[in-house]
Amino acid sequence: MSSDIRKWFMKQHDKGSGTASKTAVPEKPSPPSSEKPVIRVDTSQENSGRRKTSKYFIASSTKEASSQEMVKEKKAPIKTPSKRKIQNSNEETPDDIKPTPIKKKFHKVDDDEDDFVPASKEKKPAEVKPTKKIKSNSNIEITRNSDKVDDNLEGEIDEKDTGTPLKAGPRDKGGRGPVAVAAGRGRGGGRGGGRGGGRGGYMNFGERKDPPHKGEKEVPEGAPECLAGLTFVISGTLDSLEREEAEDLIKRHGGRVTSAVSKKTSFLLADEDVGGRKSSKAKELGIPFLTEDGLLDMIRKSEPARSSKQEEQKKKTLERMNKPKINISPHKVEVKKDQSASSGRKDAAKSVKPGISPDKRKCQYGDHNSLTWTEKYRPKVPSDIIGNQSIVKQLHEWLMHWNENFLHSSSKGKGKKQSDSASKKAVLLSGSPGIGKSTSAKLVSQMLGFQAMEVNASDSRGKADAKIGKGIGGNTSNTVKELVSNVALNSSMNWSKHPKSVLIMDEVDGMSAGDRGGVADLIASIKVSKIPIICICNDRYSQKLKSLVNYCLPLNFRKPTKQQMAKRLKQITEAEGLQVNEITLEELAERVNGDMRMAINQLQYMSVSQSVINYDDIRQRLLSSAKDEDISPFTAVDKLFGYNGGRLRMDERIDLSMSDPDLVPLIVQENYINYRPTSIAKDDNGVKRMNFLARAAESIGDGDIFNVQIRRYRQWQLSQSSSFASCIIPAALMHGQRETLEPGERNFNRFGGWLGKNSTTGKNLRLLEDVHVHFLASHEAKSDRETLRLDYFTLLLKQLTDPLQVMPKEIAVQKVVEFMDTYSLSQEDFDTIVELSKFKGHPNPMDSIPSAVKSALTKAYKQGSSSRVVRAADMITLPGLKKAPKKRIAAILEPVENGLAEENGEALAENEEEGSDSEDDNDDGISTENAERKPQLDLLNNKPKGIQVQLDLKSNGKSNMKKTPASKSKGGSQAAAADKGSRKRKR
DNA sequence: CAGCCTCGAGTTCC
DNA sequence: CTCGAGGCTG
Repeated sequence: MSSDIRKWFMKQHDKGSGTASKTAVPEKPSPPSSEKPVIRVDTSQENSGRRKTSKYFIASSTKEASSQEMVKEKKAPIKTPSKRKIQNSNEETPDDIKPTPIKKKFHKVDDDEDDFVPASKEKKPAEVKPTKKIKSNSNIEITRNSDKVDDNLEGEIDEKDTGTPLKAGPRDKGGRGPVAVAAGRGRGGGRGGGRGGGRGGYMNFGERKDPPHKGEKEVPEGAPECLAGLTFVISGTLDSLEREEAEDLIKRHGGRVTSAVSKKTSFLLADEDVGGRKSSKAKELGIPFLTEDGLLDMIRKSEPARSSKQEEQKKKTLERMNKPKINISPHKVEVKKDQSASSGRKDAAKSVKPGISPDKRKCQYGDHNSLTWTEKYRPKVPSDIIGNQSIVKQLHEWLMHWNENFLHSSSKGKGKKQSDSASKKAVLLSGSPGIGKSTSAKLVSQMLGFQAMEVNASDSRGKADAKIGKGIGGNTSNTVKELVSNVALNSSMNWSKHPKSVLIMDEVDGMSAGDRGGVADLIASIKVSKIPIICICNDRYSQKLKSLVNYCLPLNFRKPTKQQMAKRLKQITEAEGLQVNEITLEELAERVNGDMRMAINQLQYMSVSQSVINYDDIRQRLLSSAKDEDISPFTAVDKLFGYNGGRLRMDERIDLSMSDPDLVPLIVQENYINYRPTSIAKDDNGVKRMNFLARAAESIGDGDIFNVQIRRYRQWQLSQSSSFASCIIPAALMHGQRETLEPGERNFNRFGGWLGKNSTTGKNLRLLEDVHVHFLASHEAKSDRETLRLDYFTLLLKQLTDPLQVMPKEIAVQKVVEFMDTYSLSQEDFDTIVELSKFKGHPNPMDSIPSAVKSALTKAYKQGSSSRVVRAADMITLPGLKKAPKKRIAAILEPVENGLAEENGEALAENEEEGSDSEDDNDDGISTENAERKPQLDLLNNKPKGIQVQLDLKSNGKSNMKKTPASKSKGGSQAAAADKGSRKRKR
């Protein structure tokens, strides 16, 4: 760290302090909500002075010899919020605050800075801090410019600035990225930073950056409720806290954090003026800005004594929360039922509210503690279900109209049903677990007077059983069958009429775990069923259920919002006499991922040991259970690249990418091009995107290098770097909305192309080998496989398809068949040739051929096949293998009757030979048959046959041989000789 | 009590 | 950006 810069900075700082007096700091940290403190109100240009830096960064800046001019150039807008803040606190805040800024900074300063740290400690904090700032500033401008592409506040100045130090820019960027990452994850970052720095800065995440002073500030402990009633919106990068940390902090102190700025927002928490929507909107709405330091101060100040006002407010809110009593009391149900079923639940709740007294509630719930809360507070009426009311309504409607739609019209109205796609015969409820799918199904059917037959499909496995037939009881699936079909039979009988039944199939996706049979069976049941069927599954897009959704009315349950859940949880906790903060409940709701059941269980569990639950309890308890969902490589990539990909924490990203370290990179590599990065907000000509793409590609390439090191030299410790380079960085760069690059492409992550290609390569090789063998067997040419593919295929394709396109059908077909026979190509070979000759942009020659011609060709070839004798190595069976049954051969021979009259010319001579061979091998019956057909056979086989084989074209693989090896070997040489002769003739 | 407004969360997949 | 939920007001 060069001392002149430091000196310069001091000077600079003194200058700056004069201008900084504009901002005001609130006297009180957390004022009552009525008068919002203006922590920082400035919309002026100086906002653009950013305080984005880190110690690493500084080091790099000096190393990089960022020029003095550059620094100087930047000095004008140096003032940064935090600096002002500190100064202000010096002037205006009591002493107890002062130490913190000092302390917070130098926890882990680099070694080379240590020498001056103690000295500066004695000075005013303001003087210390800027040291960093100045440098950072010079860098920041550069960094930011590329980091924050959509920053419209970024003025011409910035443009110019970046322009000048062109060389420094990218490097800084690069240096910064890895470092930031490393800092975020803990240790081991330094070296990575060096490398990344050298690599041209692909590590720019294009999204939230790490706080410059991460972990350097001491997080204060304030009064638990000191932020109650305040709503915060976090924007941009804070000084020392990760966004999550800040959120946590606020929530722990009773504050609320939302994602969007609205009128309810109390503060916009931002350390810098990110020129984004949030801050502009905040300005519009007059919402005060709050820096991180401001927030910390607020919390700190609250500690000694909470302001009475807050208490009051808190109490008020508590009271407010108390008022809406439990919705679930039987009372309410009654009332609810009185009203028409369709009436909204809002009014019902409202009308009931006053009627319920606390005591009532108590005796309602207090009596039997044996019941688990999940049971106790299970919704009793459909409208009790949290969230998804519209879905419940749809379900209700569907069920209500089911009978008229399907039962009445069952005799006449099948057509109507099919035409009316809206009325499917079944519904498919989908959504993550615990959000009330089965509850809704049950409640709705109960409410409509249906008798619910609940079947958990996962324990009724076995399609075989289902096949046994209807009416065999004992097994669930059979019961289902019985139920469905019996009702069908008895639809007019009393049993099914009066207590209407509904079948609820739970966990449909579990049902078909092994095979698709379960679902197929279910579909069959749906088709037949005379009772409504409600299917429930967890994810609708599972492959297994693909066929099912066609028959179902899909209803997608969403996670209830955390507010909704918190509300209900609040009721429960109150009923149970549990003291829980509302924010805490929201957090709980979030942590359990919308799973009401789990939330309640957790609550009950915690209630055993404590009667007051606060934020940290939830945090600790549920921290580990955060990820329980198993993720496939696909979902992992989805998440990484999703529009929310930027919000993932680094460890989450690593978890995702490590979920399948082999597959995820492949999928990433296959799909990253398809994403339109959100970080390039407005990208007029796509240049930025291209840049990002290039960087992503480069990173993927690096990942490959890592991978080689890992695999070849067993450097397993590199695996994290590998997944970093090959997954996380590309994802960080490119995450955004997926778009299709070609019309008609499914907008879905493709499977890793490599694997697919690998397997198609294998397959194609096999196919090619088949062709090759046949080709060689024709003795028309001897080439190796590659030559065949490269030199012959084009011609073969031409020969095979051109006639079909230009010549009259009959002749063409005949010609092609002839050609195929000449080269002893089977029809599969034909397909292979067409397939392997396909190239993008080249028209498939088969496309222009009328299907009539195609079928004629097939037919002709098949006809020929019965008599065709193909000599091919893959046609030979070993003696041990059984011969084809006679019947089959007969059948094959059968249709030969009327084909190929024309071809007859040449090969008579060989026929004798062939015939005799065949006869030798075959049973008598066949031989006679063969003998009868001989003339035709001859016509077909204009080549001499060494190995003579009846080829069943339809099933080449299992085609039956009628040839012993002996005869083959004997015939082989003959065939070769004769073949040549005939060929020549033919040509 | 019904419609409008505002807030907040979610956003794909045939 | 769009949709649902909830709250407010005429």
